[in-house]
Amino acid sequence: MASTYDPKEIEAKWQKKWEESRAFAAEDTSDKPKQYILDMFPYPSGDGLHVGHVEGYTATDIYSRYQRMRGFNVLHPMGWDAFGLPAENYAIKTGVPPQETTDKSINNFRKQIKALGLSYDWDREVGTHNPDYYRWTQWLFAQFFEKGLVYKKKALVNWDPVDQTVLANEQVLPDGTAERSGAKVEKRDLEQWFFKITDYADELADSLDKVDWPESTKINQRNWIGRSEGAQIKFPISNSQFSIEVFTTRPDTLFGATYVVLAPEHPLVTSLPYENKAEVEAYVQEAKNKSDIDRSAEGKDKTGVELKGVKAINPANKEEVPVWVADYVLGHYGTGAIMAVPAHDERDKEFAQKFGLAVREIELEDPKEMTAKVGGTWTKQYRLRDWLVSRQRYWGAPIPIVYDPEGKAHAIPEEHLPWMLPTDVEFKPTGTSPLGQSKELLERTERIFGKGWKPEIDTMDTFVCSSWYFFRFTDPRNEKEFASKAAMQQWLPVDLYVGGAEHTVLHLLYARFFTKALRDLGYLGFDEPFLKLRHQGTILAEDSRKMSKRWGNVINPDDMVERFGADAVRLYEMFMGPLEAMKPWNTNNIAGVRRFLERVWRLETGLVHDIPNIELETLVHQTIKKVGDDIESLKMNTAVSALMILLNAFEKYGTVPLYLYGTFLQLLAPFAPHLTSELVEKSGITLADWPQFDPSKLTSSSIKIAVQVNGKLRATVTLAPDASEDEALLAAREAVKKWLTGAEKKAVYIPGKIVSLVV
RNA sequence: GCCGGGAUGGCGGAAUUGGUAGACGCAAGGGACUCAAAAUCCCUCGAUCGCAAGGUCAUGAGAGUUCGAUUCUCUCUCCCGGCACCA
Repeated sequence: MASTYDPKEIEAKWQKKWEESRAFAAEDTSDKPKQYILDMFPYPSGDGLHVGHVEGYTATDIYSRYQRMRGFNVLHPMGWDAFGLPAENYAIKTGVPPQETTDKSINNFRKQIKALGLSYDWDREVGTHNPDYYRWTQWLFAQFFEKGLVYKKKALVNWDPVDQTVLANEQVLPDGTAERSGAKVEKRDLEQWFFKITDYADELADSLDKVDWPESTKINQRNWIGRSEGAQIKFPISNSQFSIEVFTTRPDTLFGATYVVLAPEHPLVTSLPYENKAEVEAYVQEAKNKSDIDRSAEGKDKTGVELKGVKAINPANKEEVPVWVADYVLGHYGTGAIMAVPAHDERDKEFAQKFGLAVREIELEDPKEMTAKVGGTWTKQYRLRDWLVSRQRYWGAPIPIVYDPEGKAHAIPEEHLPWMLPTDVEFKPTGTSPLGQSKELLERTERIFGKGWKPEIDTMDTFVCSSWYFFRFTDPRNEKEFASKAAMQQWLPVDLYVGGAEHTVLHLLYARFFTKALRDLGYLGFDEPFLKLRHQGTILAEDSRKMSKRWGNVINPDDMVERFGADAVRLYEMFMGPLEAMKPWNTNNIAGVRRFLERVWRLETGLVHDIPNIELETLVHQTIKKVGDDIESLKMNTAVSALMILLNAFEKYGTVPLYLYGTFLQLLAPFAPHLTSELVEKSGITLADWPQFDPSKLTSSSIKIAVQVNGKLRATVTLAPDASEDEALLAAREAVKKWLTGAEKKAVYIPGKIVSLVV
């Protein structure tokens, strides 16, 4: 082949062909077995695609192309998680409406993704900001509302003073700053909409056992749900009808409970008959002004106040113990009250030492027996709290609720959906939703529902939109349902899901909640949406720091495609290392895989009349097995390496027989689809499905065996793979004669691997 | 503090899960081709001793189990992720 490898030309050519032939359209009716292979859909940011996106998308693309070659009917869709703050913040700065910015970014993303030759079914593209999508987000909200899975309550919530909105607990970092804006989160008492995710806490923790996910991701989710088992035990108050119910995981230490502590928020703090009212009220007020983070940041310096004149009775030994209020006890966990066992709990011990309370060493009891003896109940508690979904921002799906003149909330009936996001608003945040300024929204509400009716003006957390998009991909143009039962039956659950590990507790937990809730509403017949999950690791800059505009070390995938071609970029990102690992970018290495592709392009092929080269044939069969196994376990780095080894062998051999060449192109096709398509066309070979290996051709006629003497490698011998122990030992002893200085004490032969002699 | 996961040449990484450590690639050095350069091709490439054959050491540190340990066990150091006054 005299022509030079010109990726620009051949990539454009094949991308056009694929697009025109709708080469990757999933078949809704097919006899073939299905595979639903999904990427976490991106937020279409103005910065464009990131090399990290490319890594995950290439991995699933290789997997998808491989499964198609194996005869599967593959659903591999792409869409846009398009609502969100960056576009809105940009609108505040520039006045350009978010719709415009978002669509522009989407067009850019789509173009970038297509330039990589990723095999998505573009007929199924969805964007969460489109009315024909958010109509169903709203419909689902309304369904949940009717079934009691959505409720409104006044609560102390996280307020982001920069983005001017409330946030879910999951969006606040451990240091008390907002995940998105970095602002220090404040507490506000506001009336907000919540999804009752806690109804599913137990199942969300338990059914993780059913899925093939990274163990660490499962553990992180279980930690977030934070189930703990223990007892609820009543401590009656002396001379009164009251009793304090505590939650403890250690009922075995009940004899050591020397005082009881109520959280400042506990209802009994206002009703118990204690003497120091003023002092207690002042303390409670002070605690209320602190955020959870302040309460824990102050750490071990514990504060509290005793309820004077009130005593609780330890039900185990009938002892009267003091009752305190202290903010180290949290109102929203357990019963908001604890029995303090200073001898067995560090926190109680510090508190007892500070305030001079009794510390008593005791013998432990059996926890369940003790619980039963004192009439307690064995229960479970969760750290997980309900999911706050209201946002006081513009660029999101409007919450489909209207209020009647009495202020009662009603779900907007289906015939009025989509409940359109109004456009007659200013984007500047004022602490209440921009939708509140819309005349059109108010008029629309009164026109449809009547005078005095008012619209809800908050929008939904964007995580609501992304909690069900994988359902929509199965039936994206359905105007009657969020997806038909038949389509969901055909495609779901998702067989492989790939995305960043940063979504461990947010998106993945919410999507699982939606799945379980919709199952219980009768729409689905399965429990878990994502059967197999893998994460792609962060790609660092060439200087091993995080890529950031601030450091000026961001690698733009477009530049790389321009310089090296899409096939080289794809192959390089796969060759970098394990998918899940954090690894630095290296532009020299991408030049290396480009060299590999050039060598493939130049490979000499022809009809070879010699008898087949057995060694080469063996290597081809080994490579078929290796590449297939590696793709299935997403070890693309070692698959690429195996292909390189095969190419090296081909070059050494000389003119490559066409039948072996065709197999090689098939193996390379999922990784470098443009180059291989072009070479297949040029060479005039016809390719069938994914090649099969012949198990009888996997081992060569002779193998090298290591020989150790006293644990040290001394020689290698060449043997038949099925050599007997006697043959092997004979050959080994001969090879290491000079090391066998005394009587042989032991001989070990592991066929195919090693001979170990001890003297 | 608790729970996960890591640490292998100058660099990215490989090692069939206890069986020849460093595959594959990058970088580097030497050579061929060329007037020259690029591209391409060939050779070397963990450290150390040796002219060589070959020896010795070596997978974060230290111990242990084993004929044999990057892999298993224990202790420690550092890095990454999650949780953290959740009773």
